[in-house]
Amino acid sequence: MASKQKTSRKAAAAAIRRPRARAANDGAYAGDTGDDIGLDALVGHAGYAVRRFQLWIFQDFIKTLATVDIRPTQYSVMTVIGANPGLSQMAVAKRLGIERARLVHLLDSLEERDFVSRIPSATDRRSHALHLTTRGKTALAQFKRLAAEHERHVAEKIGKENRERLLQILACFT
Amino acid sequence: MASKQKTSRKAAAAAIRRPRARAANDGAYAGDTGDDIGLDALVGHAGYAVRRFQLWIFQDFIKTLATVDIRPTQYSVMTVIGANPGLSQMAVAKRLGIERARLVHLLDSLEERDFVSRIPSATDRRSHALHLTTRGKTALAQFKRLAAEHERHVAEKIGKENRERLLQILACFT
DNA sequence: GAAAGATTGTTGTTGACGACAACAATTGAT
DNA sequence: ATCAATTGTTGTCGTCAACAACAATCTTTC
Repeated sequence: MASKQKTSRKAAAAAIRRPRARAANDGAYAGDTGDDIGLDALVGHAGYAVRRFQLWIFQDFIKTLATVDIRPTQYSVMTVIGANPGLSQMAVAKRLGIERARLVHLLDSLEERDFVSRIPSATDRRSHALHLTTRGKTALAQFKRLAAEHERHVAEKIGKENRERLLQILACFT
Repeated sequence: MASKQKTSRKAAAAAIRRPRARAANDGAYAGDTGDDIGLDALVGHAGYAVRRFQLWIFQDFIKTLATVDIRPTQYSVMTVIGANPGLSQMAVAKRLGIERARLVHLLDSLEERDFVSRIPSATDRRSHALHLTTRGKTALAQFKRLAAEHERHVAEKIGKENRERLLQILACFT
């Protein structure tokens, strides 16, 4: 359809496009399968590689933990609370590098599912002491088993040694 | 404020929370600065490290290319088109791992700024042959210089050798 | 050559997520 | 006692991935 199917604001822009004056190899690549396309400067950019990897790894995490319906961020929150009971929301947010505004909704959903409880702090009436419920503790144990399975997928994908090398390189960010 | 400031749906949930029965070390961590908080199982998860790293690297990219107002995804699109003139939108989307629905808006903005032009394909009236405009070509050259500067920031952060090791490990995703 | 199915660009919606700005309650410092 | 800082919360905005639908067009099949 190209410019024909534009209906509203695109119609004007489409009219401007010169239908002539095409350069070099037009249509030559049009039927490409997606492979054998050069990335030029993109190869050699850490950000691009990391983005693609992060996409893959999150999709695998979500898929592996789909049965328990837990997303990576939720898992990280429960893990930190489980390892450090009584933390305030501010402390958790700072530690995980997420905003406290975002943590509010995360905890809302986790509290609705009875995994986490906000207990009024004894020393500071502004803050909550975060704890895992008994249900949350047993649930987290299962999450960790599934997460370990996901981690094995990663090792299969990039290699066992490469995975550990990666963790070592990026340790300064955790 | 804790449970006091809840107004609507949270008021009911707040009433349920037992203000007693707090376990272990309550308030002990409440004043933590954010450091010295154990991550437990989170350390050793590739996904967590990658997420933090990706966040850092994208922020640095955006900051480094703030003067030209180019985001990572826009840069990747222009780079691929520059290296492979005449590609269709489908081919670009497949190659970069972004959806063609998303690429539509990306190209809209790049076309508005006169960096990219959609030329009707000679062989397939459905598709567009994507090209950089002359303005887009000179602009991309500058973007690449700034991107190289960003890449130096990455090398400073994780080390020159580690960066290359990282690129090698994640090469299978690019 | 016509019908059926696949592809391409487009529009729209949904939800997760990061960033920011306000606000009330509370704490801490002066 | 007053003023600044902190904590949780609410809201908005923009980015992004994932889907679903659609019209135009190509390709395949009979």
